[in-house]
Amino acid sequence: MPKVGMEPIRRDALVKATIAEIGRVGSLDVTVAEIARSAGMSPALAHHYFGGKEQIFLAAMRHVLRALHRQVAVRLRAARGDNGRRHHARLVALIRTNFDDENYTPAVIAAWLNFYVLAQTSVEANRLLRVYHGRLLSNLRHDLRPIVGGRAEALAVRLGALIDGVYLRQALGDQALDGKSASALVIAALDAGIAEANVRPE
Amino acid sequence: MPKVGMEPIRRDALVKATIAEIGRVGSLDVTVAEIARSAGMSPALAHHYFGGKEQIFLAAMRHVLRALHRQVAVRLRAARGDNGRRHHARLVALIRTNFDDENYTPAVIAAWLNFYVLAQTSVEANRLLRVYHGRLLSNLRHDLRPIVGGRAEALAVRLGALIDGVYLRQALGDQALDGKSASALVIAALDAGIAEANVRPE
Amino acid sequence: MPKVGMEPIRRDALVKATIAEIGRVGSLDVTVAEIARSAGMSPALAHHYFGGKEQIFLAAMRHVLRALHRQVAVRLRAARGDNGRRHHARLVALIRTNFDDENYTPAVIAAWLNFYVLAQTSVEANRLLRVYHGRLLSNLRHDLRPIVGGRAEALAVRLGALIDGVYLRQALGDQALDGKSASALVIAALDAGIAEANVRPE
Amino acid sequence: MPKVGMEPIRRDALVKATIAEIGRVGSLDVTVAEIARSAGMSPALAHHYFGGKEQIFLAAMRHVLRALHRQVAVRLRAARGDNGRRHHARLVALIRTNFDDENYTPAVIAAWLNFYVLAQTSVEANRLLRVYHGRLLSNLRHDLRPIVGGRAEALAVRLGALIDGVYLRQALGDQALDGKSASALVIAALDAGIAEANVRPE
DNA sequence: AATGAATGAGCCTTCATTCAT
DNA sequence: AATGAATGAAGGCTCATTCAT
Repeated sequence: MPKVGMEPIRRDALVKATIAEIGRVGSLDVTVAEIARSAGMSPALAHHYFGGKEQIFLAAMRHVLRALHRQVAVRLRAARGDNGRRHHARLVALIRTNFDDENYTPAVIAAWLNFYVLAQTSVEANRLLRVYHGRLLSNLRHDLRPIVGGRAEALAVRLGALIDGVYLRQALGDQALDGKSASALVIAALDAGIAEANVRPE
Repeated sequence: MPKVGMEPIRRDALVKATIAEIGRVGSLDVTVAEIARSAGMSPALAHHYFGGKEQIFLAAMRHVLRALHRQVAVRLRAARGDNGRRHHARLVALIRTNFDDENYTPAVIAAWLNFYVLAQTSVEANRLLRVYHGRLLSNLRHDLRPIVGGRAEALAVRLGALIDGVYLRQALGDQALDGKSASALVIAALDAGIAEANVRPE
Repeated sequence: MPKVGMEPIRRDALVKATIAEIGRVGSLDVTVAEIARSAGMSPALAHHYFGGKEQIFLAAMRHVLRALHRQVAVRLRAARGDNGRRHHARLVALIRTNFDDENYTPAVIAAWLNFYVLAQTSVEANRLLRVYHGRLLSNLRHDLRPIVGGRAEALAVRLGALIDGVYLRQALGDQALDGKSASALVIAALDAGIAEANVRPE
Repeated sequence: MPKVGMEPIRRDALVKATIAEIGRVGSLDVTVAEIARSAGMSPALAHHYFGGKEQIFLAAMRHVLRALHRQVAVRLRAARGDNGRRHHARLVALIRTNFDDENYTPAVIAAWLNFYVLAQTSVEANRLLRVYHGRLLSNLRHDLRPIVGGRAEALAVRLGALIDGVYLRQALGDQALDGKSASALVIAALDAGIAEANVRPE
């Protein structure tokens, strides 16, 4: 029962199915046929809309990255804090967003891991991940500077790497490190960095 | 000209070729033929020695893990430090080993990343990575306890995740973060954790 | 904005686009979608009008054959010549028509070649080409007989094959053999045949 | 029952099967699977030995061209003729070789036609056909010059095109023009060209 | 000990064709 | 009149794996 205006619906379904399937099998060795079936359509249609397997993967990456970006923007805007605590509140909000229920899903985590692998091969995937990293660092730096001054850069890099490290660890799926604990872990590192800066000023 | 006693030599060549090839293409999509050719033998022989592709991968993982383990042991034993600084010296040695010239190679980094992917599928790979994590945490914990007491566990987890995060970041290959900077980054986090513990005791 | 009476226009556009596309890619491996797009409509509409891909090809063949046929008729009627030279003039006109600017185009030449291929598969295409051959031979024979008598048949076959051979050679696209040279080549063969007949009568 | 030294045997079988299959279906739309099956092996093996479909086609072309080339060489060397008739005898031998039982087969004729189509797409196929044409013209020219002098070039081109034209005509498969008649047709054109040269010297 | 030979299985991709609107 | 939507079928190609030698 073909209808008009299906394209955005189909594309969206495919993107979501892609993330789900990558999460399910844990690697990029997902067939287009599986993705398409999971999205309720034929493989041919998937190709028709995206042009190829890598395009589908890239669209899935963009979806995840865009979603995270949007949520971060919303949360940052909503972050409140008395006096000088506002920057700290924004940092906490930023960290928590990375580990909230929407982004810190098994499927999304597995997808992340595989996007890193894809970035070894695909220049576009590489570019996308770098954009993500750039944004993350920029956000961290922006709110760290008023708090720790010249140590902002180093601390931003440390926290950025830590976030990814926690994701990576979660990809192993062993220990139960839920979103709350994960963000607590990173926030603790944030506070340690701030505390140290106060103790030993530059 | 087939010779006797070639097995260990062949196996070793295959393992090294596997790491090199995974590093070269940046994914597990390496053909057995490529690995075998790179190791100077026929695909059939590679099969004969390892029994299958996954076995080859697992052998490569074990090789990387074992090498790291050995070096850590050596370095820890060699670590010296006056008085209470001995534990700190051991921690620094542990961290530096993870980022020395032998382990922090592009090929090895790429292999690591892909071992995480493999661990999503292969139970044995998963087990191996957990063993690695366990050892790392255990090592960290052991030398952190005398320094930060009850905060050892949390700090160990934090540093462990940070190490992986730095590796992951390096897999993107963008910014020049050499081994020295990488270990400095993690050591800074270590010191921040210690400093915080001293400022705000439990 | 669908209009009435579009059918003949659409069909014509498709036929011309077919010839152009076959010429462009040099084979029958042209997709219906390409032809339709080149003709400014959807593949579905192309199908609607012709019923299938082979029908489109056949229509293109008929178009080329009919065009050639018409032009030959016109030129033959226009051919003048004093006394016994009239038949010779008609033969020359016939040959020249095959190599004039309208028929001796890269696209048409490539199409011709591929029509021969199509004729290996499609009975209708085969029939069409035979009709063309029949007409060509008949035309040649008709004006050769008054000149070379009993040798007309053999000479007609020879000239007919030669014309096709020149087309085939041109399909390779290498040497610059323009229409003028091509017809000169065939006319020279015609004159040679006539000269021989005069020298050694049957 | 795998054996050693199969490669040349397999390659040869594939080449022959390719020609046969192209002849059978009358176009290049032959699947590698069909060719392989017809040659008694799996499609994978065909790919293994040739690397791809086009390579298989090109190998088939080379085979046909090489075979023709060899036979021509042999026949030319064997051609005898009293006095000035030797060149004529060589020309006749050359023409006859093109239409003997080995080269003027339905399958080979169909293959020829399709090689022309392939030459529209594949540079290598194009090159091969040009080499063939170059040799044919060169051979014709060489033995025509002593007979018709300055008219050798034009006559060579004419005869070359005529040979191809006869092949093309035969590809239609209609009229029964056996090898003997075909070569007689071309030889008649040769003689006509010679006769004309004698009647009207340059 | 070592390998050339061989294949089954599977995947990405293309495309003619159909259909509801 | 016209098209976007959709797919079944098929083809080229790859590759891990097996086997006889």
